Amino acid sequence: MPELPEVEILKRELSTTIINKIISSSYSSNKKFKRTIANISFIHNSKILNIFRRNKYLILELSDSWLIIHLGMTGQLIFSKTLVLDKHTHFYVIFSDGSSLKYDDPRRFGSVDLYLKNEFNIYYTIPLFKNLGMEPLSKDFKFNIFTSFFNKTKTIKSFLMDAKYVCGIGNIYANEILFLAKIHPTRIGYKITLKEKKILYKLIPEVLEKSINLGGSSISDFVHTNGTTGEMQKFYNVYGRTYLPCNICNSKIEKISQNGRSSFFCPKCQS
DNA sequence: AACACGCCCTGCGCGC
DNA sequence: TGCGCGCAGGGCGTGT
Repeated sequence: MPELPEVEILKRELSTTIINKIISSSYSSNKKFKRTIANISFIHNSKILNIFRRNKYLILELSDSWLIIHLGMTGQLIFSKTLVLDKHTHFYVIFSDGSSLKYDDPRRFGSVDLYLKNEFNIYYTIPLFKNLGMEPLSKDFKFNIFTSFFNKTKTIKSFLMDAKYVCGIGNIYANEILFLAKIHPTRIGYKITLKEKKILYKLIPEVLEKSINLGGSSISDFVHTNGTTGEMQKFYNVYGRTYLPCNICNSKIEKISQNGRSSFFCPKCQS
């Protein structure tokens, strides 16, 4: 479900709704997850101090710990005055004022991790964040570093989707960025020209920010913390548009499989 | 070492 | 209507 824009939206919303709230109780399911919470009793009486995003992870800074949430494909985070449990609610906290935050995830591809602050430095020692690359919306997104990554045999699409280079780009935005850059998804990285690298460098933050401004992409699962949907999906040029006419040249959009994921492209516009 | 692939799950839409 | 199949915004572990 979520790529960078969607997680960023959740971060911004939760920053206005749950900061300074005190957790009075919490629950986590015993269902099999990638990673489970070792001991949630730590977070009772904790205060929500701050909220961050790194890659597609949402980070809640609590009094003594970091609560790190990944939404996988189908995760949802819902904030409400009154808690309504879903069949797939795997985690929730109730705040001292009675409001609540719950995590629903039918496929359970997501994760909820807890790290103690006195044992882990958020960006340097938490394993999840050790091998991450640049944040494309930050000042650390530098052109010279970006270009240095291209001496690879990887295809441009798998490069864009690999968080150890640039964080937060998933299948939808990789496809959309490559369409706008007029680059075919199977092109090999070292064959990307300097001019194309400049275009990609400019487009990556542009596309992600456009999505944030439109409330993210809601194809089937993504909702805001209040349950509303985003609008970015209305502006797709290629994702999910197999056989539909290209918005630029009217050619039929094609779909292929790359690294087990679908790639969509215009055979005429992208080369 | 760097890459490709299968797999983890549930739910949905499609064709028969 | 009902079933089985393929497919889905991610990422990890395994094998080459």
